[in-house]
Parts: sequence; structure tokens; C-alpha cells
Amino acid sequence: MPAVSQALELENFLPYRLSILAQIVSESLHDLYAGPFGLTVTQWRVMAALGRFAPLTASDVGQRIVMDKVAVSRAVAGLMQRGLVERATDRADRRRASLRLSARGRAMHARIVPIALSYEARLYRALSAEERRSFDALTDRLLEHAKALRQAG
Amino acid sequence: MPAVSQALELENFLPYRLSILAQIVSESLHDLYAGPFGLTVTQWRVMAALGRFAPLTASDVGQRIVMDKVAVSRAVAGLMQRGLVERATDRADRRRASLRLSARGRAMHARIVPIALSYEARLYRALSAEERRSFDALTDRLLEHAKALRQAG
DNA sequence: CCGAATTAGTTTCAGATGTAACTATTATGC
DNA sequence: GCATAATAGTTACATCTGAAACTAATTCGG
Repeated sequence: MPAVSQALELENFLPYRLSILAQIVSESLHDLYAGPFGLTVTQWRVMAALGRFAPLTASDVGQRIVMDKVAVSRAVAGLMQRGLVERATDRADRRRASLRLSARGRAMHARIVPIALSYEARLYRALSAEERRSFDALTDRLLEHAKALRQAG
Repeated sequence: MPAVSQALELENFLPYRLSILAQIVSESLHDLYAGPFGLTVTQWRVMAALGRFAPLTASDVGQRIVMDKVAVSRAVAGLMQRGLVERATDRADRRRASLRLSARGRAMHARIVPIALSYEARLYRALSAEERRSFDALTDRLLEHAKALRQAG
């Protein structure tokens, strides 16, 4: 059984490698929609969530896209100012408000989705179909395990 | 040949999944050293780079850890204020300054490295040895490909 | 019912970050 | 040599982000 290496080689250190990979992918994608559509990453994620699951409350959105309520609130404020999202206060519980894309929001969403999927497809070309399935399964396992570790401390 | 799906399922969308995984891992690790040692993520990365490769100039650090020079400058300023990093201006080229950990910095580094490696080891327990090798290789390929795509536009 | 505790969401403040402008120093071209 | 360009690093400004305080509405316990 090999001892744990005592040297930390940043370039081989898993948390660091994941961070770099996620950052470059996220930035590359952002470059594709930020210019034409003027959205931040969080705004786009809110739109993506609403495009698929609307209507959602702000809390629902936060759960879907793993974003705290402050971030959601700010993203929604920006999207509403631009008329991309509509809010309707729940009559039964006036603390809640259900959110959905406006017609304009749906139009923009429909234009961005193919761009995003196309980028994903190009990225996946680095892997064979089998490697892709394997990678997806391994990231799933890592994610679940990372969540469990965080709970356990 | 299947057509590209027209629906964007955020929870299966690779850029999004990578982002979530990297975020939870980075936060979990940060929780382990931020409390006891009061370092930001960028400060810790600078220390990790200097702990392994010192002396380095600020530019060298930035290249090693993929961080722009402004971020490095700020992290180094904070680390120097706390006496964790020492700077020596290069005599031959007085624009440059070589950085290295101070004795205090080395002591802190030596205490954090095992914590970081232990977290990584626990995280990797989600995978078998072979899966781990496979995952590392696939992330490498994805990273290189993502870089190439960014160049190409 | 009524006050305390919860919940949804927003605002505030302080810290972090990116871009661009700036200083200081060195290299280059004529 | 000297003006110009390039390089190392810092500062300034505007934006973004997270934590905590706050408002408004609802639920719960007695």
C-alpha cells in the first residue's frame, strides 16, 4: 500500500484540475452568448431552468441550478428589467411568486440553446462515445461523493 | 446518427455539471483551510505554487496556476502583509521580483499540504484505481480540447 | 385568535474580481 | 544614443458575490 505522497503537485491535484477545466469551459461558453445576448452566467442559468421547467418560484430555481436565493433574486431582477422573465404573485401565498420566460425570453432561449448544445457537442468530440459515457458516470459518482463528504465534514 | 437533442437539460449539460462539481470540491477544500489559516483560494494557490517551485516571479506564479497578474499581485500583497511570503527585487532586471515562502509561510504550507492531500484521497475513494486513472486521462483530454476550441473560436 | 417562529424574497455592506489605465524599468529600431 | 515599444507589476474603477440583516407573509403553539 503506497503512502500518500507528501508533495502537493498542483497540476495533478484533482480539486485544482477540476477548477481549471470548469473555468475554461464556462468561460468559453459564456463568450458565445454574452456578446450577442448580454447575459451573465447566472442569468443564463436561470433562463435555462425556466425554459425547461417553468413556472418555478425563485426558490425552485435556486434548487434546480444550485444557486443561493440572493443570486437568483439578482439575476431575476436583471431579467425582468429586460422583459425576459415575468413574475406572478401567488394568490394563495403572497410570499411566493411564480416565474416564467416572457415571449421575448422564450425567443432568446430558443436562440441560445442550439449554441450551447453545439458547444457541448464540440467539446465532447475530445472523447469517444464510450469514453463520454464513462466520463459522465465518473463525474456523477464524484459529485455524489463530494456532496456526501461535505455533509460528513 | 442521432440528431442533436433540441432540449437543453441543464442537469445533464456538461459545462454545467463540471461547474457544479468543481464548485463543491473547491468549497469543501476551502472550508478545511480557510478557518484555521485564513487564506483565500487564490492565496492558497499562490502558496502552493511557491511551496513547490520557489523562487518564482509573480508572472511565473500566474502561469503556473492560470491566474492573471492582477490576481497574483493582490494575493501576494495579502500574503506579504501576513509575513508568509518574501519578495526580493532582481538586481539585473529591477522590474522583476522573485517570490518565496518565508519560514512562517513554509510552516503553514507544511500544515496545509497533508490536509489537502487527505481531502483529495477521500474524494478519490469514489473511484477504483483504474477508474481514477481513466478519469484523470479523460479530464486531461477534455482540458486540452477545450483550450484548442477556445483558440479556434 | 395572538405572539413567536418560519419561510420567501430583497437590500445592504464588505470583500473579491476583471478590465483598463498607470508607473517603472528594460529592450528594440533607427 | 534616443525615441518607441514592450514587459513587470500596481492601482483605480466598476461590477460581482456572499453573508447577514431586513421586510413581508404565513404557519404554528398554546
